[in-house]
Amino acid sequence: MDQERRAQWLRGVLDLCVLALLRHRESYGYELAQSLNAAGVGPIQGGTLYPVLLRLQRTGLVAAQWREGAAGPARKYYRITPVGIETLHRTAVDWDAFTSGVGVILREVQTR
Amino acid sequence: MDQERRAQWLRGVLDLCVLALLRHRESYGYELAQSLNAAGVGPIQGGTLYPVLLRLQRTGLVAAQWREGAAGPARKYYRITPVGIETLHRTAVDWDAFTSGVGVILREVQTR
DNA sequence: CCGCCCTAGGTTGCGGCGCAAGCTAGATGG
DNA sequence: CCATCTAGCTTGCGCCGCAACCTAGGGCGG
Repeated sequence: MDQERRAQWLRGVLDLCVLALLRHRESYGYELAQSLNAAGVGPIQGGTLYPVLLRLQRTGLVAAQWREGAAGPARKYYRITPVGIETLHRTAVDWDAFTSGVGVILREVQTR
Repeated sequence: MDQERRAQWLRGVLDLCVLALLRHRESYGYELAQSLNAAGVGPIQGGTLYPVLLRLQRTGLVAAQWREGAAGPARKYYRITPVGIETLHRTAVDWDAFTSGVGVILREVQTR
């Protein structure tokens, strides 16, 4: 897949994906990057993910907490807030509406 | 819907939508803007659409032709090229894969 | 005749954000 | 002792939608 275009597509969805991953269980940056990659979103660079997490934290959609790891460096665990959950739900609905709108236009182009 | 976020989403999909609209029938900027709005993608500003059309023209995905209108200013008609059709098909498949990947992550968030 | 609105095209500057590249620092292993 | 992995963070670049603004033709009301 065209890498440059995927970057465009990630814009404005990546924070949603992070929120969705934090929906049920808290996590930290490094693990989130692995989860996103495993989910097929693609490899997310540190320089991409950490600013996202900082933005989410500053806007109050997630709460962060430093925790000492048994091995390795300390981890910064992120937990979704009620505001984050509400935002996630609302925006996910918008995303669905948008993609279905685009889908209507692109529909006959491909063999689904 | 959050306007800022919709702008992010439009990024990297708008040119695809334009190509898809030109798939069967040539058109011009102003009409394309109305078609996009009618299709539910949202109102597209001139300062957004015309640079898109120029990019598509420069990269050879569409061909342009000035034509005198019976009334009003002259129109610049755009027609999709074979390269444009091929690009449209290929990228539409990628888009489908990407949205379905994101969908997996967001799935349980909403009531579909 | 002048002002206003619609059509139709275009340019410019701003801002958001993913990314490449580079940094610190702890633990592990050759 | 240095390489590698884990874990976090910062900086500069580039893309692109958007607001704002401009040109220009035609129709209509005052």
